Amino acid sequence: MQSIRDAALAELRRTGPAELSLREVAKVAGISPSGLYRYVEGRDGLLELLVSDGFERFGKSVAEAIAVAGPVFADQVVALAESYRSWATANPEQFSLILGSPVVGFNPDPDGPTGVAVRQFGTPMLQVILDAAASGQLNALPSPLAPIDLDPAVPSIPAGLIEIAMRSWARIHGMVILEAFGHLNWTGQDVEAVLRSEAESIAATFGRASSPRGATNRRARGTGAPVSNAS
Amino acid sequence: MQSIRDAALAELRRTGPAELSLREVAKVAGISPSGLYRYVEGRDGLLELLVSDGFERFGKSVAEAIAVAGPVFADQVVALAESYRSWATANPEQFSLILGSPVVGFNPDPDGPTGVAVRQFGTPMLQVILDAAASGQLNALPSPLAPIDLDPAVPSIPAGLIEIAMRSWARIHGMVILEAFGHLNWTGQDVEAVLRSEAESIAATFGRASSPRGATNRRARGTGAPVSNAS
DNA sequence: CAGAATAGGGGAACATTGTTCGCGTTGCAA
DNA sequence: TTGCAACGCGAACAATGTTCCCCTATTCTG
Repeated sequence: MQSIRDAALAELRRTGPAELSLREVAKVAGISPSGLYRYVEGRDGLLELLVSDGFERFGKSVAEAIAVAGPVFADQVVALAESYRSWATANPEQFSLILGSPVVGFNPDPDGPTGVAVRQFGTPMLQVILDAAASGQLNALPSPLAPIDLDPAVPSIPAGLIEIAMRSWARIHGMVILEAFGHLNWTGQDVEAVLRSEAESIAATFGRASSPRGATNRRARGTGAPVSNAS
Repeated sequence: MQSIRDAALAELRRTGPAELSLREVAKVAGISPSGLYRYVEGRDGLLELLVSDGFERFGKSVAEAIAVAGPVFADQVVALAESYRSWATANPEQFSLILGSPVVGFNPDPDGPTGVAVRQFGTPMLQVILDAAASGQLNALPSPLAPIDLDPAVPSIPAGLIEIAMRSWARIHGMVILEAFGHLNWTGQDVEAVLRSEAESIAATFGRASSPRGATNRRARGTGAPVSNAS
């Protein structure tokens, strides 16, 4: 079963999502095409395997980067952006598979492995916003606070925080996906540097300035507000 | 030839990019599968047809919206964002085809129909930045002005303006593509409203405040700096 | 311990796809 | 009339996803 996942990943990296051949995966895994159906529900099952695996590894990579960034909101945003881009450029096919064009007939049920992987992927990024809000590192919320129920397991989240999360995510994701799909080649710019300044701009937009003296960049580490106890 | 394009578009909207069948397109176009090869270089040729057509229509739609927005930078940015999202949500399959996951073996030559359509798509959006800079509606450029040669036909563009264009585009594109691919469903938010506030934030980030009295929103029309003569 | 049930795996077959080849037909120009 | 080019079609081929049936171990049950 693990060998199937490995073979599928290897084939994905070799040919891309559209050309992924079930027969080739079977050959690499050392099994017959029909034998694959004992473990995986056809070609769509193979793709679902890769999707859930991708969300899991992507989420884990980003979560670790956030964890080591420390308690300061701005540092966490920069770490999030850099690790987001780093994983996307290191795993372009899988990034394209999980966050690129959606396959039309593919709607994973929320309780399946893909559904839980997606939530595990989004939670750490949302947590950055929640922690910053809890520790008073955010500006006044621009929107009314009508809470929404995101998940029955977690308490409601104010809509203003959701909006901040959306706008922050979109800014990072937009830059990364444009680069990953080759739409920034014409610029000739250092996308990593641009993304870093964009991340600092995100922190400046939504965060309360932590170092009142410094003008723009150099921010002392460890001087931020205390972090909440959430994981 | 036009009927082939129409049939391909209809099939694309019916099934999506991955399942687009050359044989079905031929059937809809009233021709035999092999007969299609007289006009189109196989399946990849069909996709290229749809890609270039998409860039052309998308670019035209956005350019018109910018044109009617008037000379004020902030108004142009809002119009750009709204028309961008509007076209993407109205043509999800084609948007996914042209700006979603790239096909691995598909590298259109810059002089082909796709190449010119891509440039026609990007030019009006870049022109918004150039016009604003020429009419003094932009803040001081944050980056050194080492110019880059984007296209031998047009004069060099300062790198600082390129960076502004990248960051503005990424913010709009990120929000739109996240929504188009269904990754914002969980938020339960009005994405159009969020995108509008994001567009206003973009204008505030890079633009010089035009109405010194108003705090955030209400901006008088027609009071901006004069616009340049560029198309 | 004998027998049955079950999981794991394989081969043949089928429908469908993209693609090529060669054969006709039509229209036009020399 | 004769050539020629464009247009179109059907047959054929390789490759794909998928299903069906068969075979072999292993394991559970009486």
